[in-house]
Amino acid sequence: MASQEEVFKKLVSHCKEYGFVFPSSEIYDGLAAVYDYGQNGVELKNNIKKYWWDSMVLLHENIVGIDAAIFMHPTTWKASGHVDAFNDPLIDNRDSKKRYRADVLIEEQLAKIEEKINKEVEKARKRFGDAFDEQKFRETNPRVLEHQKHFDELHQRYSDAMNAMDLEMLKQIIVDEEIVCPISGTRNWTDVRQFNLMFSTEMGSTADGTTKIYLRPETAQGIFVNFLNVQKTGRMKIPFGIAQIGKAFRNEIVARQFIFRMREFEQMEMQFFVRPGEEMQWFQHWKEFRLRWHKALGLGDNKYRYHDHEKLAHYANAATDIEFEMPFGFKEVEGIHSRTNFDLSQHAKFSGKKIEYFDPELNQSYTPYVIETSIGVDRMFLSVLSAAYHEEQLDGGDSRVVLKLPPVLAPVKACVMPLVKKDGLPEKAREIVNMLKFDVKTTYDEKDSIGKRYRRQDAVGTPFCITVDHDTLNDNCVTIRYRDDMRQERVPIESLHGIITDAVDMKNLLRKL
RNA sequence: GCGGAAAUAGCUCAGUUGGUAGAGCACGACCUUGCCAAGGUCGGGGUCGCGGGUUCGAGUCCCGUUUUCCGCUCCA
Repeated sequence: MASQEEVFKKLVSHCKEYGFVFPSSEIYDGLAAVYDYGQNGVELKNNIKKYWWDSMVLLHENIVGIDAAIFMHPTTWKASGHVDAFNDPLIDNRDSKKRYRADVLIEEQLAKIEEKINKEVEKARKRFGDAFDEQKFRETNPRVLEHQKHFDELHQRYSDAMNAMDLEMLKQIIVDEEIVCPISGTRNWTDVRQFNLMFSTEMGSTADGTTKIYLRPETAQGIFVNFLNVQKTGRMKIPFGIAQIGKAFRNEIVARQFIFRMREFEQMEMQFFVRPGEEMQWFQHWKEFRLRWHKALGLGDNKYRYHDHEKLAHYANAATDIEFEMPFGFKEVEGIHSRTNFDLSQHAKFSGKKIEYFDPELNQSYTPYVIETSIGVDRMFLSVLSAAYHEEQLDGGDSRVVLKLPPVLAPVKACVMPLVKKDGLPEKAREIVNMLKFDVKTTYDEKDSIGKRYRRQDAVGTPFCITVDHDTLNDNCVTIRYRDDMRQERVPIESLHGIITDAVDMKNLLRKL
């Protein structure tokens, strides 16, 4: 594991050194958990997004895309449950330095009281045997009654406190109940504090006319609120999907591990609307399709696994993650969720609008069920890079760092180099660049020895290097050098375009799906 | 947010008991070589994360702060 952490650190350095990822506003010491993509990073990221978009929107006639705004009406987040769920009351124990959710601590206390009651009941059941009347016992036994009274009072206070989000009252309950930290066993608690995981800002310029609005914590809601717009104007028939790529924002308490968890991140989401009752088969379908999409990149089938959720979010009736083996372990890259009709129903309820679909085949209206596929662009970026990063020992004691990126994703596809920068070789090389540049990102390099230039291209993952030598001027052939095995081949200049565009053609990847 | 560690050139780092900064690589120009990096000459680049304090003098000692890493915690 130690060496894996080393690899991760090297990867982070490599990202900065070769223009993939920079810390945000670095000249001002950076901004925690915010990163910028550099000249190579943005190309790689765009290629990932294109692969996703094409595989979803281009390949499926029943999936269309949208681009919703980041700002949304504040009620959106009440309907979605984010206002409640993203406002956890937290409390720290000063001795163990552990942080807990205050509501969870109190709920555990409630569970303990219930357990005490159940114990009394079971004891009595054993004692009285068949003659035992549980109902009567519960209503008359003084110890049970006492516990029950305690439970009811606590439950009432707890509900009141949560409804009003009264942090002081929550703290007081924890104090009154003498709840101890499970680790330290002490009651040395901090105050209860609230961490709002949604970023907020104000819309409107006058002091009294402003509205508090949030930066979206997920892109999905932009799709749900546009369900009817897209369905009606696109004449979409269920089952159909709406896809979107966009930024989302979460004020994570702790955001770490480089671009794996950032405060500003990008999602690629597709919400697939289906008939109620058919959601599980579509869940299965998208689960399989999405894994196939990942594996088609050829980063290594053994680097992926499913992780089925046992504890489901409030809106879901099935959920699985596709995890990728990062340098710091298997981590979630994509989630596939069966979201039921929760979101559309909630928006119908909060907006007062009828959000339903009339199914001509069934001759009835219903609120569609939703299967969501949601992948983090930045996490995908990190998984591609960490799989591609190789440090190789070469014959003769040399070593090289090479990014074995799938050619279709590589930021630069080809680099053309004159063997020497004289005798008309640079001019010939420029001609080749000008020939290729309309179809693939092509660079030119004439500085330093040829070997050194190859290594530079290896470091950014350029799959093809093309070298112009003196013979080229006579025979119109060049040396093409392949990144992964460093093999060299003499080919006619006119064949270059075909060789390279074929190797980096998105179509060839999409056909595997 | 808590605890621990760290922050010196683009990168990796050195910097003695406090005496106003170095190396290698990288970068630029020129020369040389010419198919798998690290030849030669010259050059650019750092107010040592930031702000205070102690001192005649702080990269070095003290306090605060920011950022990063590790461990908790959180994670739709």
